[in-house]
Amino acid sequence: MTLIDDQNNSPCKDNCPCMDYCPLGSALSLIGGKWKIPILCALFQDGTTRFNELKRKIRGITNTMLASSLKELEEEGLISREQFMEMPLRVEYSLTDDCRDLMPILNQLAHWGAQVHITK
Amino acid sequence: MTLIDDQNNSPCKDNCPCMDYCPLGSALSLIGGKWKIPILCALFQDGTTRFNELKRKIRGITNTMLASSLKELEEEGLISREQFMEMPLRVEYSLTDDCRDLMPILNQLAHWGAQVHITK
DNA sequence: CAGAATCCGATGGGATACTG
DNA sequence: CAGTATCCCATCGGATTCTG
Repeated sequence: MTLIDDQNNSPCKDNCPCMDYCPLGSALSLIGGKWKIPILCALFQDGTTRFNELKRKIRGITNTMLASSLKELEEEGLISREQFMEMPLRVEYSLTDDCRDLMPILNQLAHWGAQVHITK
Repeated sequence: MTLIDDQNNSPCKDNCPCMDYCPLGSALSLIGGKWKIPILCALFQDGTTRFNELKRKIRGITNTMLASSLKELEEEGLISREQFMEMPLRVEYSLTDDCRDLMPILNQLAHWGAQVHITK
């Protein structure tokens, strides 16, 4: 496993670029794809949310993509799914604690993105 | 433009998920793709580096992908390219200041990635 | 309501060969 | 040495339809 270097603040260390296991690459892959960030942002801002409510809020997303993205995020441990045995069916999604730890970092990334954007 | 919310530490704000301009999405797109992180890590750790030297260090990358990734990174303002009119040709790549600002954030992301990895 | 199934086009990335 | 040009394939994402 490629360790993280706190000495020089490099994302990885030693034999980086990431020849075996790269924690940075794996972290980025968790939030990759077209719709995961919008989903996480929606859940972070509004808290627990139902499927169709998410679909309304995230403009342009289809059933297929919302369902598959939610399933991936759940498998990755970033969101949790709770299903209520009612009729009509109700399913609620929310962020996990792991994902809540991630949000401040993404916020810094957003700040950086806004910064480099205006300087060009 | 979607502003950044420092109050609740959300990556974006208001009408997020990111309907018009999303600084987080744009930041992530800058470092997306298969080879950009390895390239940035290599340049961060070893400093100014030549084309073929990068190719040797980043195992598995092809001429095509290295060249296109470097070109994109340069257009995005993350690396700078300096060409020396010698024979044989010499071209050196290095990180820009903008990109150096990014590395500590990526380091946090790597830490987070390592953390969630071991807890599962 | 909350999805799954299917199909299909676009994009990303690799292999190989060539060039100033 | 530092790339380009071509071709090819796999994966991603969208549209549509269907279901417990």
